[in-house]
Amino acid sequence: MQDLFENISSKNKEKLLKLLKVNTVLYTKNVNILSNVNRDNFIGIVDEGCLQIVFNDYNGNSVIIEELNENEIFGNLISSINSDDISCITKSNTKITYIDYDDIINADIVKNDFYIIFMQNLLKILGSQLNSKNERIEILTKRSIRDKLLEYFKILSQKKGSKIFTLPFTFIELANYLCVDRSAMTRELKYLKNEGFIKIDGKRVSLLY
Amino acid sequence: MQDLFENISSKNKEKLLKLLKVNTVLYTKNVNILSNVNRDNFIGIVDEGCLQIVFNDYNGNSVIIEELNENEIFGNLISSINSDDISCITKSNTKITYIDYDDIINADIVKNDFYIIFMQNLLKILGSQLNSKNERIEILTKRSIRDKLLEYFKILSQKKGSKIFTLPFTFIELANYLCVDRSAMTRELKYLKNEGFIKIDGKRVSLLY
DNA sequence: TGTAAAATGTTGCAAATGCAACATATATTT
DNA sequence: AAATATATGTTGCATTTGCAACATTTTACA
Repeated sequence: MQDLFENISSKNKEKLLKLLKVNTVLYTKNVNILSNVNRDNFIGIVDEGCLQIVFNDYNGNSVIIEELNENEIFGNLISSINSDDISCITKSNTKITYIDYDDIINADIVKNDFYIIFMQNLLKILGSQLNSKNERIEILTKRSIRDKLLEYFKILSQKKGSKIFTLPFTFIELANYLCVDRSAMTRELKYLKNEGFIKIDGKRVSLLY
Repeated sequence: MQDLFENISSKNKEKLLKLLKVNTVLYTKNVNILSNVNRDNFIGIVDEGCLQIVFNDYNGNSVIIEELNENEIFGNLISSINSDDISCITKSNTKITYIDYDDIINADIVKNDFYIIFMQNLLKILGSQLNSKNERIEILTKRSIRDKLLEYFKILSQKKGSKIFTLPFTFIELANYLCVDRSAMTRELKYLKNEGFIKIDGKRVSLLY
């Protein structure tokens, strides 16, 4: 994953952090950080840990919008999620750095020559964010549970570079990520196993094709 | 929609365009521009017209990944769509400007003071791209055809600021955008009409709630 | 370590959806 | 204006999926 401060010396990084007036917060596991997020024109960077952006449907379904790991960003500068019922849940001890958009385009900061590198890094991170959104869309465009599972497995397998990989989710979460009924998903996984397409041992999945 | 050259004087814009080595191409309607897109590390900007990014499924389903209008961008710098069977179809006479990523971070260009404004504009555009991806995801996470339709209508209605709006798609395209069967969608629209939720006249939709 | 809570697995059944095969309407082209 | 292509509307039927209600297993924690 891309680092926001790549190619910036630690000295300049310190200077930059000051100019950006960053605000770093440590959270414990299973905390809803929504209250800190509920403002506009900022980005949050997951420095350590894991954060899930979850939408709670009026039907009682919860949908995992995205799962953010180290160096991934979120926030309303970049992506305003316009729903009321979004929560951001830490999945482990998580360190998050907040930056206000106004501080990113501030006149003082612009004068430094490392600013350009910073902006280029930010650009790259946004690009990879767009990539993961596209992945998500590609999964959700599949019409059947089977195709959603296979598409998601394909992506995990490609990232790992192996036919064997570990699910980053519980099966409940996986169903919420794929937006399907959990029991129907379990059934479909059983069929995929019986038909010899996959092998599953706990969260460890092997593709047999 | 955000403009990539906002707050840059026309003189500087010309200079910038030269430094970026932009390449502007005019296409007629219903042209597949894929051949020009099939390379990495570039962005394309839709200056005029409309472009649809379409994925053709092995099931024979085609899925509208996104529809890009004036000032929207696409390309592999920013969002590598990893599938083989993507096509980019112009929906009208369309003017597209291509920029290579290498030219964006080129050492010469970086020296100009308008470069920062350019980068900030690019950042904003990427942000709004992320927004539309989020919208798309929010629609696709809905589990029923009805909820997908209503979510999409809600978004169109919000954008227009009115309960009455015009679909930018044919119904065939709408079904491909929502990733549902067209006839099943027509049926659901009929139910929504009968139950008094909506009124439809051609591509003109009114929300009655 | 024992107990409660959470996760996983299973199944019958109803509802939603996709599919196919049409009819009709509208748009485009010659 | 006729002919063709494209878009829209409809319906029966098979399949998939969601839902509910469980049993079983695993995990968390008091």
